[in-house]
Amino acid sequence: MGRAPCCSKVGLYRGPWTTKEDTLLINYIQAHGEGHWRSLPKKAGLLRCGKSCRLRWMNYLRPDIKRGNITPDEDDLIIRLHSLLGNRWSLIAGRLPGRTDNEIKNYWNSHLSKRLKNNTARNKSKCMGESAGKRGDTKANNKRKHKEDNEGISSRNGEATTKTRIYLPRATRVCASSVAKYINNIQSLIGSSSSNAEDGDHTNWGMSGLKVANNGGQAWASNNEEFDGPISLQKDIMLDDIFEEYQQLLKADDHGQLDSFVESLLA
DNA sequence: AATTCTGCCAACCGCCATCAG
DNA sequence: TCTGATGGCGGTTGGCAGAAT
Repeated sequence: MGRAPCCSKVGLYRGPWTTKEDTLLINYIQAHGEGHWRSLPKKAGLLRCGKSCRLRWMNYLRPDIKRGNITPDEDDLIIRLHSLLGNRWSLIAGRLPGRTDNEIKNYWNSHLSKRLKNNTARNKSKCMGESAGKRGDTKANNKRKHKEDNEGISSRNGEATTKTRIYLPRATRVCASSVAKYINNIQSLIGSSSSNAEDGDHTNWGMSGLKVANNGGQAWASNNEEFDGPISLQKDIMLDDIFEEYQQLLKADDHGQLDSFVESLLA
């Protein structure tokens, strides 16, 4: 039994947005805020699917979006985060203020995956004396290649950027509950001093000293003594700490610990 | 100058987790 | 507990512009 589409496609516009539609959407969101995407188009006077409105807002119209070229710093960060997180574009985008997941995904597919592939090809040809791949692919082939690149890039990426094996977590949504599970995994991995985090408890975990609380089923995390808010608000802090911890394990060259750490990410 | 090829990117699609009734 | 609605995500497509032939 297939799910009903998010909205009726009958009589709705598709394709590129006009400036008039953009204006309507911006005006509506400025007046009423984001959310309720399903009913938004009707209220805003748009003949668009709610999903389409959301996407347009998120990827293009939001005032905090940074337009323009990806800087070398951002470029580097994307590569490192991708080696850590895999194709979790929204998480990667969360570390790059003003950049959208779509933009990063496009940037990866059109620039970075190619560059890393070339690096790998160079490395390989050095070792095996083989020439790099030929040109002249059709567009269809290129589009097919996108998929292959995405599927195979992880290990190549790993090869190209670091000697250490990089594990790619399966693409799963990060939500409070899964983060809480993840935290539990980390806690058991690190063997933190207070493993019995009952309601209201909080505990230090990992080398980063991140504090975690399990408060009535809702996970909270903070770098400080005080808990600042729910986990969703702390995603950036979490990622910083996860990344830092990962780097420290890399530096320590403790592969057993590193493997466990990454496996816990996969869990 | 015309045609074909290639790369880029905005937008769409389908799936999945979560929420609400 | 179940079910449908919703929001969010990653993968993919299609069209346009510029480069190459």
